[in-house]
Amino acid sequence: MRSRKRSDGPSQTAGDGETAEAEPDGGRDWRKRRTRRALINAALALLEGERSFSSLSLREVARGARITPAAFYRHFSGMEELGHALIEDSFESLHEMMRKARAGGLPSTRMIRASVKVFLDHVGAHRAHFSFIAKERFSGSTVIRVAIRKEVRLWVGELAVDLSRFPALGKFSAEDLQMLAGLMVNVVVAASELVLDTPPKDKEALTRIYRHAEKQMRLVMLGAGAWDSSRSSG
Amino acid sequence: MRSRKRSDGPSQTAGDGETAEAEPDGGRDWRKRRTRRALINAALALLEGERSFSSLSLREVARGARITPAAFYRHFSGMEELGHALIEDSFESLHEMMRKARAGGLPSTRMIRASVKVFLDHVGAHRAHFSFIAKERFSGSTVIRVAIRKEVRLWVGELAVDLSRFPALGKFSAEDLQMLAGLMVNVVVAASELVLDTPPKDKEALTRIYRHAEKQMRLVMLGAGAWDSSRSSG
DNA sequence: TGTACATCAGTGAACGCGCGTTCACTGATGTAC
DNA sequence: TGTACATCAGTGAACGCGCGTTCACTGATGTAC
Repeated sequence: MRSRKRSDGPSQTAGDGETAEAEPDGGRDWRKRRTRRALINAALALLEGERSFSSLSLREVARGARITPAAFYRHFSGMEELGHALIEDSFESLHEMMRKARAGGLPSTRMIRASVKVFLDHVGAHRAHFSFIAKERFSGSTVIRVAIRKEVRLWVGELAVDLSRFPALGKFSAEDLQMLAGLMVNVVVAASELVLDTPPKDKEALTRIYRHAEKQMRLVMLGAGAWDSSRSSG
Repeated sequence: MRSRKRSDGPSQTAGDGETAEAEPDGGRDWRKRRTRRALINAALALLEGERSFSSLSLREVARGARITPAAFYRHFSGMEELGHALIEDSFESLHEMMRKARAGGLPSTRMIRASVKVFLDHVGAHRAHFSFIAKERFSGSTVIRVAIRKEVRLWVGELAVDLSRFPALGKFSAEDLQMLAGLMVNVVVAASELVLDTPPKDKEALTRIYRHAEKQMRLVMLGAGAWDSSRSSG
């Protein structure tokens, strides 16, 4: 790449998508961030198949990013640090989706289908990220599992807050809202895992998974409607 | 005919000295089966921690069973075949539990607590087996994932049949019974995964997990009570 | 402005190590007579 | 019954390979003056 010198000073760009170069500098900083991205993307690409993170080798990832193994260490202290970067990258995608979904309005009975679709579409559109999360959720090293669990708990908590604003759920105690949110997250997580195991082209199978999850969600909502927190402690 | 030994667990290594006496044979066949067991147990022992199956080496498993790497091939053609043996071994444990649970009676509202407890106690008592299943369910090689998925589908199917005999669920279509069974399995599977990440001594945390799962199950049952299959296709 | 020096992302060779697999072998167990 | 031979689970050495990590290095980019 030729360097396009723009003396805007040292660029301090924070946002970066996969191809974002709204402010390409061509400088040393920019090149470094670019290689870091290449490493993360190389790892995600390797993980999109049936490989698990713990089975990836440092050399393999470096190869995928077209740098020598030694250069890997200019970006991460080792594979574990790369793992953390992958978690961050993956959940950023999830948070973004949550933000969008929340902007669309609170879940209600008639919104179940739409919510399930939004979420599962997002999973299908970010297979590598969610495939990584699904695999490492139980298989990863302790630190990685703990990091994922923390993010999931945060997510459940956010959903519980959203639900609390929903008048029909006024009967729910704070604890029971967490329980309900956990159940709803279970439903979409289980469906996500099926989505990840279905080829994107198999629309029919995907539709079946969507409908299944939607039904489960609706049944859960029916249960929530009949729930009475004051009786739930026995 | 299976020889029933008291301590069937994976903590056992192939130490000799006190061999069980009269019942077994001591012959070549018996010794071979014994070493095969030692290999399976060694693998399960290694998997009980945070290791995943794909990260195990053949030499490591052989070492755990106190045989040379070359002798491994007298029992399995390679690690993948050992993986299948592990699946068989793990689900045998699950089927046994299902048989016992079914003998206890069909699930009913008042039986929710007992059912959840029976299942989660079983998981806690067979950590190595269920830890293996939980990890490989999404992380394993395709053949192993497919084998696990098949077993889970069977399990959901069995549960659906059990549920169909339950008068209060007369309103359910066959498809919706599968959906409900899937949801119930989701609840206990999610809880199992929490159980596996909790030290067995932390009774308080375990109780919290049990109560949480029980509540979710009860909410699902409430939803089932209000469900109407004839309206569910829209 | 140009020059001299500093920084540092990436290189390529080297190392010791554990891996999967093969091979000829050993010696206890099993069997035919 | 004893003897001679067959079977085969397990041994131990050997192989080539990819691994993680280290090291001195290169050369483009950045900066001080």
